[in-house]
Amino acid sequence: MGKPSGLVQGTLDLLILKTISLEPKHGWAIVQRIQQVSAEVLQVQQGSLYPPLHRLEQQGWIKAHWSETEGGRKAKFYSLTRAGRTQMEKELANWDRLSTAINTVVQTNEA
Amino acid sequence: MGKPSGLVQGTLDLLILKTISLEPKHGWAIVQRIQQVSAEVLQVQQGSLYPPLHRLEQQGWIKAHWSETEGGRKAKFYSLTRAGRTQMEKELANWDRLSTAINTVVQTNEA
DNA sequence: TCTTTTAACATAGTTAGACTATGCAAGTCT
DNA sequence: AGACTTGCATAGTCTAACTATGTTAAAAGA
Repeated sequence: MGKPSGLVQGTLDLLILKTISLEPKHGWAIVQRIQQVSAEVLQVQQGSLYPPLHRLEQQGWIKAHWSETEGGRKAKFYSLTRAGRTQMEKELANWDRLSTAINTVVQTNEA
Repeated sequence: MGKPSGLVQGTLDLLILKTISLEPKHGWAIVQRIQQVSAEVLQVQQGSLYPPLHRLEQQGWIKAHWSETEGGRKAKFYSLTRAGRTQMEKELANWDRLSTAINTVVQTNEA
């Protein structure tokens, strides 16, 4: 039924871009950060992560290189490209525009 | 490319419920109100409207009756049921929860 | 009067972005 | 040795938008 789903559809790209804009991270850590910063409200499933990650890379907005985590494991670290930063800003502006509009509609009490 | 799509996926039900909670409206007018109140930011396509409308009716959250518009045309007017109001409040709370979480993530500048 | 536009409802088929389920590999912990 | 955690990845499903299309009737315009 109305499962209080863990994401708002269409916002994952933005969340990813923002997260790695602060510092390069590997997939696993990206998910961790999104969940932690959102106080566990946003839940990103494993299977939901890699497809967008690969797509963003192919679009040239992020790039990957293999490296090591603090724990000494190898992992694929993603960082934002120049174009990616522009894209992030565009998506952020769009999110603001839309979420503001939605808030206006749900808060307006005139028919 | 990144078409600045006219909706945030998953929010249409809420927008519909809210709109008819203020006063019963027919489908066409629901779309008009959403677009007007949002200053044309939110764009609901014709084909996107009726499926959710029928689904919401089947779930018992809204109910329909044929009547006439101001212009003298017959149209199906939808109004909110008791259960629908509860549902609207639930979806509104969920939207607040999620959109707030997203805003936190995109505004937080600590990795 | 004829035609076009607008209001209004509706369905079929497609696409996109999430989901679940599953699998592999390597390191840690008991 | 076995279980759990970290970490990457794909295949298949589901849902909610989208586009395209069709119908009916009234209004507006030629």
